[in-house]
Amino acid sequence: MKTLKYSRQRECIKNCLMGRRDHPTADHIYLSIRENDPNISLGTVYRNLNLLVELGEARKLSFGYGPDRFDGDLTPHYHFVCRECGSVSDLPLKPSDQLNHLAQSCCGGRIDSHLTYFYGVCQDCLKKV
Amino acid sequence: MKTLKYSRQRECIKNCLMGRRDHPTADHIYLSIRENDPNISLGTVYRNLNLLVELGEARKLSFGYGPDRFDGDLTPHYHFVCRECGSVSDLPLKPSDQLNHLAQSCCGGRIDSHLTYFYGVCQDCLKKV
DNA sequence: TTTTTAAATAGTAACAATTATCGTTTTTAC
DNA sequence: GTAAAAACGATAATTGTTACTATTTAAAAA
Repeated sequence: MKTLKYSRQRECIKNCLMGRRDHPTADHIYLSIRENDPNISLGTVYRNLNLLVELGEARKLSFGYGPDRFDGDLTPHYHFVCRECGSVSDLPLKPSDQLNHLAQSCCGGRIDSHLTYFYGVCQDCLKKV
Repeated sequence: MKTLKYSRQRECIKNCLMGRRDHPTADHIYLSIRENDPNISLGTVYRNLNLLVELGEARKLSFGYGPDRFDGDLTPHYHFVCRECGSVSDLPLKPSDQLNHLAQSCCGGRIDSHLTYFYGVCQDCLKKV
């Protein structure tokens, strides 16, 4: 089996992700890390972000457009996506297990999670219009 | 302003989408239509599917992997995604406006919709394992 | 320590999904 | 019918992401 080995780059990627609340894309993280480590490769960023997601140390967020985003905050919460500027922010709402059960009751298979994105216009963009 | 003109292809694409309940990808629709109209172009399918979504006559579904899927059923409902086979099915659950209001109350911006995907293992895949 | 191993890397090529371009065809208004 | 513009098919380009490969690095064994 494959055993994990320490890597300075992975450490750095994880720290970068944990240190921000803006749900960065792989490229955001790549650019940020490159300021101190100009030789890091975008492939390394993708590889490690996906690894962190597999290990359950990060979450991946996908919307219908643009690149995937990553979230280092593991506490269960929902997300809000601004249709104007594309920003993604956290909503301090606890995802309800009850909703899973409700869905379970009208679905032949087994449901174990759900993912909800709220869409609208963020505070900043409301001001602009 | 741009006025819409009739197109046989768009009609066909819309009919194809409305006629199925499996949330097809652009390529699924392309392949299906090509049986009767071998000259249709994949670009035309993409262009018209996106147009239909813009016009509010179809919905686009995006998950973290694989191509986007389309849904011609406009009645509000949720979706269930099987993590084993990737199939997408409808859940006869009415999305609650209340959830939008709840989210609204803890968000600076304006929320007008939400999108929920349930994840799990479908009936067919449960049998196989 | 050195040696050995396997994991991880950087750099780059390849890939999948989608969009843009462009010359031609089709729709529709006059 | 004629003309304007919308839509087409074919294909090139773009975007986001993954795969490949030779090299470097971490950690276990000698």
